Amino acid sequence: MPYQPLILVIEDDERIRRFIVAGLSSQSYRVIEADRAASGLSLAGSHAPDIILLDLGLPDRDGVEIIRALRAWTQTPIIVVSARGHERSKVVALDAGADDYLTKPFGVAELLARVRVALRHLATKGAPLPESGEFRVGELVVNLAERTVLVGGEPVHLTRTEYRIMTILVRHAGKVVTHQHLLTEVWGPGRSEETQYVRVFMATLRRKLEPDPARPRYLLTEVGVGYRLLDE
Amino acid sequence: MPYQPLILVIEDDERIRRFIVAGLSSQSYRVIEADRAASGLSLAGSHAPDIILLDLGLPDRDGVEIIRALRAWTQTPIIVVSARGHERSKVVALDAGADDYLTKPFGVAELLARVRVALRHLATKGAPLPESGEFRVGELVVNLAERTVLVGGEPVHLTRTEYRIMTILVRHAGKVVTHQHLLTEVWGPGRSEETQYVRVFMATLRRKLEPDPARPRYLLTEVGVGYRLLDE
DNA sequence: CCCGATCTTTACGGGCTCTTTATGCCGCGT
DNA sequence: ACGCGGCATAAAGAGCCCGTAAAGATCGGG
Repeated sequence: MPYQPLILVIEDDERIRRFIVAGLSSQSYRVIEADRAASGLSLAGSHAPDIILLDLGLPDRDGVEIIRALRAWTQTPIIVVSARGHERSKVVALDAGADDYLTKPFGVAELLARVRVALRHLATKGAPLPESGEFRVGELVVNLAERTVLVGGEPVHLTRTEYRIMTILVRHAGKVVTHQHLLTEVWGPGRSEETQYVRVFMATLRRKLEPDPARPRYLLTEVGVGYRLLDE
Repeated sequence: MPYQPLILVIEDDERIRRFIVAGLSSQSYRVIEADRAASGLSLAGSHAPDIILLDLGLPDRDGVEIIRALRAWTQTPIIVVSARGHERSKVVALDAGADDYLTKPFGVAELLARVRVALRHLATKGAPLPESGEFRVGELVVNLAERTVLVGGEPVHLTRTEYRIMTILVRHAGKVVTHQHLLTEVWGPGRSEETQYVRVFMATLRRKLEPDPARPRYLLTEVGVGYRLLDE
């Protein structure tokens, strides 16, 4: 099940709030609601929503102040929803740190589109998952996202072809990769006879990655078939 | 002398274009203009503006198509300026990749405020350190929010293209950035063969940022692949 | 319109990488 | 013991990629 973004709606007018929440829920976003600035700020802190929809006309605190209070500690996108359409309010809110400003009345389709924009920004901004695309065996670490290879924590420089071969072995870790497969994958079709290429590069890989290149621990030979990267 | 963002205005109605350009220039933004989709896309590729203001009602091409054509290769913020206020147009444009949508008539103050929002996004986009917006490695400090680069505490002047390359490297700090990626991101599509451009600019960057340009400590070469900014 | 800054383009030397050849090893079957 | 097939390693030459300089083109500010 995919991750469903959490959206905080701070709006005192119950009719409008229901209208907004209904629209968001129909897209299966998760929603939390507040009808006052105080509870809204509290929820923002405790639930760390992905997006905040904020009405500027709350009874207990000025809207711009709320934006500033939020921006003091979070970068979460803030979409302002306001009855006041004066240009002055828009400028002040946007400069205070709001990311968008919708004037009532507005359609739910537009609201949802602007929510998607905010989510898009969030996606390109957030740090990617750190553990993704990392392979480990013994002292050896291959990070496909960064294109780095470490041995005992020290980075090892691999040439283009060496790295290419490593990626193939990593993707098939634990399984045998045939000479054929490596040759066509790296050198394209038509060179599938040159098994010597593979031997040469496996030798350099072992020299760079193995503690004792003559007695490989990770890059294993499968005689008559191909090679295998040990997967623990 | 602070860096002045470059803004591309694509708008066929001369009166409105002058109105917009006047507003932007008054904030000492640098502005380039186009009155057709064709010239607009061309300028986007050749000048790599920081923000694009796009009128949807151009005579030579559909507005949404223009957005898609831009989004095929760049993440530059696009603010749509349109006479059509129908919700349907807004949703389509925003979903095609636009970041904001203003309906005419609009005030210049609001336009400027929304430009500032886009610039803010630009500064924090993809930054590995969202809090400070600052990247550090050794004596090198890159501040994306302020557009400053320091070496040993001393500010270093980078040209527009040099800085652009630095921002890309910073956003991918630790990872390899391919020639391809740098070329399309900086020079637009269609120049992805000119790897020499990249080499020339990496040389100047190293001359400006490295203690010993011949033996790079931060701006590392990945032969046959691209470059990597050391991340520690 | 001029001048300086910046970008584009060309040229070239040097180093890295890949390819290719050569040699020796090991295991196995005869 | 010998030959053979498959494998490992070294080493050298060729070619490609990279770094750097510098000239020409273009941009932009005054």
